[in-house]
Amino acid sequence: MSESSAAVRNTRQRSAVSALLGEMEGFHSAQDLHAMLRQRGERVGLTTVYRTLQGLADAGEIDVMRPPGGEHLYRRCSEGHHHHLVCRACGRTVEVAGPAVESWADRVAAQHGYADVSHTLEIFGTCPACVR
Amino acid sequence: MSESSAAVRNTRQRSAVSALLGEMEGFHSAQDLHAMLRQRGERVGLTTVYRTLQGLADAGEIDVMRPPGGEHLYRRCSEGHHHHLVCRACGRTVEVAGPAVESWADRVAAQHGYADVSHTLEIFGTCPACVR
DNA sequence: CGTGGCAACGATAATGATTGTCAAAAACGC
DNA sequence: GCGTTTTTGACAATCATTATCGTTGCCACG
Repeated sequence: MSESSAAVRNTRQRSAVSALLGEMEGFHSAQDLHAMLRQRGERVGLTTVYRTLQGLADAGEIDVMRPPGGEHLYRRCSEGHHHHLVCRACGRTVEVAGPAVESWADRVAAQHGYADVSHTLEIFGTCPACVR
Repeated sequence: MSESSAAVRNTRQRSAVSALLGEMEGFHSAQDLHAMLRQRGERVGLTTVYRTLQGLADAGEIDVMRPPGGEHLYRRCSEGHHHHLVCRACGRTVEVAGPAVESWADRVAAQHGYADVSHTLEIFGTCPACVR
């Protein structure tokens, strides 16, 4: 039990989940992803999918969204901090960056003496295709 | 059967929930509120608490927050649209208004052709008292 | 004041996503 | 290769929320 704590091992399952996320567009639930892996013939347990997704989320490699409705949705996103504009009807998602919002949030929090600030922001709407 | 569709009836339970929310500070889960009503001797079913809270939320009279962790939290808030700055440690909450954010969200959504726009924003941090 | 329709209530069961458990399997360092 | 340690994965447990459905109480009208 040295202090090396390498910890993260490279397993087939982890690669499979990561690879799948790399190909997917849009958000998908853990159970969705699990079903897709199964269809591909990958042998992965649901528990492992959840664990892997949590790990990736902690590492900042994927984004998590909690839409009203209960399921957590995961997506591989561009690296930096950003937010999402999601269509209520079809789920089409656009990544949006809002530096002004970031700084506003930090400023507001600082004014109230809050430290170690983070925030979540989701925008919902109906996309052009679904409006008609 | 006129077109009035009054619909909303004035019941003891609805008043109790609304009154309780009026006295409470901060956010509370549906189950919390239900337990409190029970302690007071009010005879209210858990189902009704959920229904009432949803109704109030739809009517815009209370705010709903979905913190990471699963429970929905409800709170009576000031009327207009606003957001919350929440302490991770003690839960202390500050209401913040950000007109700039609202217009930014609308603008971004409009740029992408999205209609009927809404958004959710929560800011998390550690409040001054908990920093020490 | 009495009555009937209809929405609200509420106990219980159902749902369904997520998390915990723990023995067995696989991966990494040597 | 070998041992150790992490990881896996099937299953059960948890737990908030939602659906169900017979009963109750509100409200309006006669």
